[in-house]
Amino acid sequence: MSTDVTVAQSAPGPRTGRRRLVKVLPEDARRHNKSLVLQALFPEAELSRADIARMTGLTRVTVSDLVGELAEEGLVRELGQKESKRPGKPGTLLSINPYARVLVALDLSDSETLNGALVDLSGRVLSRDAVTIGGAVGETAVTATIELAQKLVAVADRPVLGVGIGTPGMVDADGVVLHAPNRSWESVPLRERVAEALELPVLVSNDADAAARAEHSYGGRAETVLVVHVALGVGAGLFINGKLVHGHRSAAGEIGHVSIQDDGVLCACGKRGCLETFTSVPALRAQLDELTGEPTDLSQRAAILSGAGEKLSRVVAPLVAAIDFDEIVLSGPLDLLGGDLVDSVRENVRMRTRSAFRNDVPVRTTDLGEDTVLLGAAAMVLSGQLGVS
Amino acid sequence: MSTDVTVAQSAPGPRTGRRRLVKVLPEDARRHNKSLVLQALFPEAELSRADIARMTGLTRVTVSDLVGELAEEGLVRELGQKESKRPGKPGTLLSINPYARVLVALDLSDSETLNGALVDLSGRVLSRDAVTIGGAVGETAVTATIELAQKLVAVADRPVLGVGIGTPGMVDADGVVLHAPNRSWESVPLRERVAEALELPVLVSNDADAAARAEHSYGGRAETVLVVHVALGVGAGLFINGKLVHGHRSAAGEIGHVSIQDDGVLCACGKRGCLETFTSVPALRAQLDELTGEPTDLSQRAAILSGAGEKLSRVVAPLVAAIDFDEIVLSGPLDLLGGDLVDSVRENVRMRTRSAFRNDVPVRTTDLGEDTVLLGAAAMVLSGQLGVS
DNA sequence: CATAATTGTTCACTTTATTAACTTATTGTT
DNA sequence: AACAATAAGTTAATAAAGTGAACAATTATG
Repeated sequence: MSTDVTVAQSAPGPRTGRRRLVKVLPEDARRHNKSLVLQALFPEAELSRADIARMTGLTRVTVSDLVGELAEEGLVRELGQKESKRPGKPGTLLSINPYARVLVALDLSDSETLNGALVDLSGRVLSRDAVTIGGAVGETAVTATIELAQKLVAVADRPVLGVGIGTPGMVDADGVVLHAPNRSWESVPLRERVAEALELPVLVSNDADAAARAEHSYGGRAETVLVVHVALGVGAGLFINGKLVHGHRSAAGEIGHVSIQDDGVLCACGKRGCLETFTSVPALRAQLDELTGEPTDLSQRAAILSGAGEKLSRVVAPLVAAIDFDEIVLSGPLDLLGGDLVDSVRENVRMRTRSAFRNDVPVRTTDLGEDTVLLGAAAMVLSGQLGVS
Repeated sequence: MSTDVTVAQSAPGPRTGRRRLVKVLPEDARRHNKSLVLQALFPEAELSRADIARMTGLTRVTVSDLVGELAEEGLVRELGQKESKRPGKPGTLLSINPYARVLVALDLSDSETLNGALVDLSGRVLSRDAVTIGGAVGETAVTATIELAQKLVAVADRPVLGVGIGTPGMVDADGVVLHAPNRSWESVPLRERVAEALELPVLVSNDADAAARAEHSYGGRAETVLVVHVALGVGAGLFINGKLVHGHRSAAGEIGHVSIQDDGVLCACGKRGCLETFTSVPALRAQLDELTGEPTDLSQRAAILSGAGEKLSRVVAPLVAAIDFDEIVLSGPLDLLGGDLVDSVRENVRMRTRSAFRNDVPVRTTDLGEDTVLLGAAAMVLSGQLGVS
């Protein structure tokens, strides 16, 4: 049996013909085990050292040692004694100290406004900030991003663990935005730029990927989840076995331009009947704006949203069959996605994939409101810097 | 940056609400590094200890130590001196000794015949065997499988590393065949049964998954690949970032019963227009058998195969967009899949997903002939026992 | 022929986790 | 109240893993 293990290491090089061979040192094993202690405590748990030892399989001695280090760093604190009805010395309860560090999280997915927040280790938003860029693109958008991050860092009254950024566009493993049309970004080394300006660890990923990570860390905590992020376009983030899927050329999740109707309307990409021409926010608003508000229009509205859901399900159903997700989550404006649309997706996916030997996959809208991408950006930092997810 | 690392460990428990926390010991790190040496040598490479040290980042001292152990186990052998034009002591060339062990590989995907082979460490088939079961199902099929494995073990003139089995049906992580209709298997603990009978390590997976693994290990060696296995049904195996995707309930890859045409013919599963009603081997043969062989029928044949490819692409295109595979491979009877069918899949996937910012994904038929599943079964053993892939 | 370069090994050392034993603290029983 | 049983957390000795420094062996080059 082999088990996946995440070990923080130096940045990987390019993938050439030969597969990369990455050594593991005892010190990497220790970093992993230290993360394990944090992971055990992460879901607001209060556990004793002995509890953690049982959960991880490490000995009490080792756990004590690891907890000692984490306590010195301020990340873990003792809460007091565990009251119990059983004989034996009562354990000392431990928990993560959510105020030990803050994270800077940026959501760049809106076209007009860049949103940012200071977030504590438990995912609570401590303060918010935003800059209006009014459609600014290119270098201007980069400096606006840096300034927003700097303002948030200035507000922090605690050590900043790092900066997480969720941005539209394709992002590679080194945090380079390969292609983001609404920002006119082509191969912009966003991670490097922000890291140089702030002298902090910076992590960048696609906004849909961030949304997926948020669901994995703060939402249903599913290990294998598909998040469909409906905004200007339609993007997907895939978490499979607890890991984000980047794809061969960092283009995973780009489902907005799958053609699902050969005689559909012409899309900006040059193809016909792309998913985005049916189910993106602009496409939906345009259709709904034509309605007047009369009684008959109510069922018209339902028909439009159901139709969009049906179109989305043509893309989602094959994914469900092929990957067997724990759940499917829709994120974006809930006034559009909730109700008829999500119901239609659920029903149509069920119709296309139902089987006597597999339960229907749950399909729901996000519970994280408008902060999905922001929380995902925060979770990136937690995962990257502390190995917690 | 975090890097995936495979570490052999004891069998995982059930996935309950809480995530599993798996410790890593220095000894696991060593097992991993030892596998790294084998991985470096696996693609028929002849390398010196110093070469391996450079490739892995381990020191020459450590590599020497690991090579020493592997040599003692007979897995690695010295070939002689490396001739070079540069100054310095010439290195001692090492290679894997493909004859150090044999593997037993079984392909149970045919309905009439169970096929098996002895395979060496380089994937060469040393001898074959088969049993005709004539549609036998249930316990009879299990004992036939065990007998075939035993016959092959009896022929082996070297230590047997393990037994790999590719079988139709859904298979869970413990090698239990949850559901295989053509064998009438429901929750059959195939791995356990064979392991008890042979007292050898046994690894079981779905036939499409095995095919995917074969492409990953012996075919294009892509890290992220979709293999569509067309046989009695249509199944898919997904390798993502070098790891097989099992899915939430071991049902990943079950794409045969995605409905792609609402008014299609009724499928055995109860839905209409399932992919299998168009593109499985029986469905294709049935359509082709109606042709007489006259000139007009030649273009009819092309139309039938192209149509089947177009249907398949409706399922594959969303997967390509969502996961950004290195390549797509079709496996199964090449007289059906080659030519018009694969061309149609390639073209239709391209039509539905093409983008200015992503190259078209290569779509091809397997190079591994009829042995895809067999070689995948062998690769499972290599991966599971030696950490080589 | 001397020098530089390269391979592979030996040795002393650091890091990591383990087992065994011990201290401390609590419950339950006589 | 005394004592046994149980459990948590710590201390100390030990085993395993990889490293750097130094060295011997071997080759090309000027």
